[in-house]
Amino acid sequence: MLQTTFIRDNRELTIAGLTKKRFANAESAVDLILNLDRLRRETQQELDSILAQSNAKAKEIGGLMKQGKKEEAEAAKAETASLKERSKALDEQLKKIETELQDELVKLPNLPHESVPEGRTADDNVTVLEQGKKPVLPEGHLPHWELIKKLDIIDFELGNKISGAGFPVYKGKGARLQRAMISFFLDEAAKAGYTEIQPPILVNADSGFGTGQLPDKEGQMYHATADDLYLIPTAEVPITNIYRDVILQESELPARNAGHTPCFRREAGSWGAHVRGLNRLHQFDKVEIVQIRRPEESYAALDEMVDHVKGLLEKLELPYRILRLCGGDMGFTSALTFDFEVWSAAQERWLECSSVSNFESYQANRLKLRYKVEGKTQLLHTLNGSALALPRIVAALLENNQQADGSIRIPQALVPYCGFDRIG
RNA sequence: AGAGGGAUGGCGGAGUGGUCGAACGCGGCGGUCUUGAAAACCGUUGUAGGGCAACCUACCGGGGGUUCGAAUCCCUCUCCCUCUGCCA
Repeated sequence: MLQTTFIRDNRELTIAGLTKKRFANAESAVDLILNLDRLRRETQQELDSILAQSNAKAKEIGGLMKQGKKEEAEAAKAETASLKERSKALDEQLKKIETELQDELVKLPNLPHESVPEGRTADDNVTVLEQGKKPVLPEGHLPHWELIKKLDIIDFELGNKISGAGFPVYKGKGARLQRAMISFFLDEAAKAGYTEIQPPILVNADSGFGTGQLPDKEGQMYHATADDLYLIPTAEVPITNIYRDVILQESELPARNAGHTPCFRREAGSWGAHVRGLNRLHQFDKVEIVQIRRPEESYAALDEMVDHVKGLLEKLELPYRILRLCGGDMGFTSALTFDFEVWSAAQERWLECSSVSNFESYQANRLKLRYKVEGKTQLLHTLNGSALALPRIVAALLENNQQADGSIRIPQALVPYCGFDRIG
């Protein structure tokens, strides 16, 4: 959530930023907020002065009672009636205005960083790096959804029976490969200074709001209505919400946390031709890295996180590219996002496998995540990134590493974790 | 799930209708003392909104009510603890 004080002082900048993010009617939305903000302050000033008068009267009455001047006290009491009536009306008005202001404010996405390219769709994203050699596949190579069936390592039909579409069952070496990758990613994160976290995977609405999934993406999350809890779409939600309503000491910064969780996404209405096999699932595993940083160092932290993800893909020997997302394709809460895409050799497509973002103070303002600097409290910056999401990595690994004999070669870095160097 | 008890500032813990944003202790910060440190002593130490400022306002788990006035009384919700039951 943007800060009203910022919008107040930077009207033009806000409108320009929103427009870059392809937010419709930026100008009228901003002016509506500015009007509500002015009204809020006026109303509060009036209410405060009425309350100050009431308080003074109450003290006066208290003093008179103590001195036993009953009649004078009763007379003073009579004078409070109109003040009370007025303050009650103003209070209701103020609450209404505040609610309205909050509702409007929450609709505004984060403003993009100046380095974010103009653009509307994924086609306008800018490739900043392409790394690794695309493999030449052997004769008779298969897409991953055929490979997993042939090798009997991931079973969609079984998942379909147990749960439904998009909930695969990992079996044998398929399950072991999953576990190996999770361990590998967590170990790499630990080496990079991240503290390992095992968070809850059901969260309350306050947490959903804190990181920005609510109210914007309500329909994308599974909702356990009996207890009003949401299944997390990413570990970002519980891990970042550790810091909700927190004022950190300087000594606690920077904070680096990493965690593995299953992630649940309803993906309502996003199923099509390109979502076969592991390309899109309702449940998948992911290791997420999260940082809490001082504002002035958050972009250095973003680079650090990008380097970390690069390192993972290189150790997995997978060709990848990095995109700087354009204004129109970025997430609602992000100020700058780099997407990582891994090359899927049989599909001959790039698959998104990580998204690394700086949210600046947008989430922190919702979370009330601050720190003390020279005696003053100030909002911190939050960042997160996938390191990495498993299914598309598995898809690429299976396809890219398939051998002429139909077996799959496991990259060196994973062999100690798997306990085998090939599947099939 | 049933019965009872509880929720106060960074922590512990007073406060049962008026000058309480809240005693006291611990911790933190600043200072005196000291070669330095400790101890001792003195001072200071919550968050948010508004105002150029003096300052005003709100907040004692959340919400609502009674009252001129609520941390204190009433209602309600949430959470925690103890005992009983159940359970991985």
